[in-house]
Amino acid sequence: MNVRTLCLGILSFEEASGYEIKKMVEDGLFSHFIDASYGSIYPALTQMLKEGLVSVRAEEQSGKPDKKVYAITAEGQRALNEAVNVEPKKDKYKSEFLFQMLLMERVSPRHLIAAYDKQLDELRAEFERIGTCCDSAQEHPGTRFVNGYGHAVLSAAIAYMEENRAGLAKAAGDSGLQAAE
Amino acid sequence: MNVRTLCLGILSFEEASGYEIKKMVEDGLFSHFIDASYGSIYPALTQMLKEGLVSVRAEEQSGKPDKKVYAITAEGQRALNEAVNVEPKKDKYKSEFLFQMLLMERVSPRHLIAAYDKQLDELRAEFERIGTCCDSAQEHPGTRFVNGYGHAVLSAAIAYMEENRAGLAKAAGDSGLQAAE
DNA sequence: GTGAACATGTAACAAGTTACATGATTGA
DNA sequence: TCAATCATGTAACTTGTTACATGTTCAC
Repeated sequence: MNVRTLCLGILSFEEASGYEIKKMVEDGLFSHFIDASYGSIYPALTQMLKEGLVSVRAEEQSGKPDKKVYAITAEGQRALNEAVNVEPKKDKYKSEFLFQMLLMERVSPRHLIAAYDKQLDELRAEFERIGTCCDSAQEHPGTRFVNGYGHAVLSAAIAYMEENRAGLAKAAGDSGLQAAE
Repeated sequence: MNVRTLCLGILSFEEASGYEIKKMVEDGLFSHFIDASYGSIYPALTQMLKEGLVSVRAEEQSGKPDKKVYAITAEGQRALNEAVNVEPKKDKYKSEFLFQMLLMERVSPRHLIAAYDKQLDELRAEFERIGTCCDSAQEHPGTRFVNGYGHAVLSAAIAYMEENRAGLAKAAGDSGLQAAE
């Protein structure tokens, strides 16, 4: 799936500017299984506008710069339906954190514990993010399913990380004797 | 993290050929949080050989083509230690499946259920993969931690998917009336 | 007056994937 | 003999990121 389809999908929920789309993939509903930067979102919107998949409307804002609000068109709806009615590619999960944990003997206790706590913080932040948007979308089945999935997976990850926090500090202390600082 | 570091990390466990490294990231210990193709592994090994981070040895095999077995050198060990003693980047999880679920009203029941069952199969396969390599590496703390993490997260995902399988079939049937087939 | 958030956009660059190219051996 | 697995490698291509470029308004 590409950034184009992602933008169409977001716009099918509500109209938004490029900036707002970025915010949504960063810390909204979509954040935990999707990614996109300004450098890919803006060109995608411009291109889709040319192709008639989205429309724009300039919106003046008091106290803020103007924004271009994009909306999905009928043709965009068709394109989105087509893009979504395919066999999805396999999930991809990349974790430098787990790679570091795998090689923990090589990591200094300081780095290891910092990485561990940072990871836990991120998982908790993501978990809370889901909690906050969950209520407002209770009735929408897609949102409910995805939030429930995230909730299940994240709470399992957090629980595991919390259970093993103490043991890690010990292991880090032990292996730290050989690790490069 | 790049493919170079990934290869060094794998070679720090045991020597291997490019082909074997690919197998490991495909369905070994590393498969669930890492990715790499031949097109990136082979060039990385060649380059690191030039730089002295790995060494090669040609191994003749009866009944199979010869292979080039790579091993990490002392300099490679240093490079790996350095690469691993940094703040890890945030995890990245990309899921077309969850994107499809989010937009489930647009997906035909046929596609939706196929995608769902495929996802469940993949999660189960990954879960079993962990189970099989778990025993042999019981004592290694890094392996144990990572396997435990995968175990916790995957069983939560599988449980959630199984719980919601029946409800989905119903929802798919309902929304299928409007969805494009 | 300075940093943060809001807002849009481009171009160079990085990184890795896909497809191509080749070839041995085994088992059905 | 044909598909599958083992085995290595390259080059074109995709895709998206990072960094750059610019400008507003608000709050401290």
